[in-house]
Amino acid sequence: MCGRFTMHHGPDELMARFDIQGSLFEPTARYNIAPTQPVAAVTAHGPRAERLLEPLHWGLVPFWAKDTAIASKLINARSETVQEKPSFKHALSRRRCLIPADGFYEWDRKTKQPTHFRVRGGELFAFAGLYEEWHAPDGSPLRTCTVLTTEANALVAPIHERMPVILQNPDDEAMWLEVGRYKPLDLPPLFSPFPADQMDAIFVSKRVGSPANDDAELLVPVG
DNA sequence: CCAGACGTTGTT
DNA sequence: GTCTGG
DNA sequence: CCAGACGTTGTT
DNA sequence: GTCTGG
Repeated sequence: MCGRFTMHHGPDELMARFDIQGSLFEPTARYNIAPTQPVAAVTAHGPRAERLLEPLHWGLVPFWAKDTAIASKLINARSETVQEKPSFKHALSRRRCLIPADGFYEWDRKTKQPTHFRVRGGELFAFAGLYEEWHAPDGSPLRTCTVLTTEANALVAPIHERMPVILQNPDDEAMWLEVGRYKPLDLPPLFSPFPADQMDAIFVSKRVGSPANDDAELLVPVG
């Protein structure tokens, strides 16, 4: 699955890599992004699908939810079943987003040893994400998101059975964002696990366990 | 019809 | 053990 | 995902 | 809002 990730590339690289036209905030380098925190997300708007960088809180709150308690349970959506789940159905057809990242963490369930996985070369990539806008009783809006998951590839599998859906190239990213053109039934081809032979893995410090730790030292290899 | 859930992961 | 918060 | 809390009443 | 279970 995906319950923690990194995004330390700068705003300029981010804007260029994903062809983003506008921004609602300046993301800072992050080495330990945890559920409930704001993440940098790319959403598309209008007939020309103009791309906007905006902060979304990680943990989906469907628009019909009574309160936000459901958020921490909806940090991931299984790509195999996302189309049939009431919590995700609406967002899958209308509100898809890219969640830029440069790595993600998985924990060995027996030893608790955390591993950082990244695309070889440290490149930026995007998770397939969904988002929603929820309104509090007083009318104030809350924009939230979730990360799709798929089966683990051969690199991740020894650590964990699941991994995030990583879109494999800019064409796939465009397809994911074009909600008007591509419907839920067109999307499963995008859900294949990212190729293991294009990724690297390193063991990292158990300090990553606490979301309060968020510094570049977390990416220094250990063991 | 209404009431109640709506999720994933991992562990047993 | 289970839930909440980050 | 992990870390950390896990409760009520009444009083300040 | 929408689906499932009773």
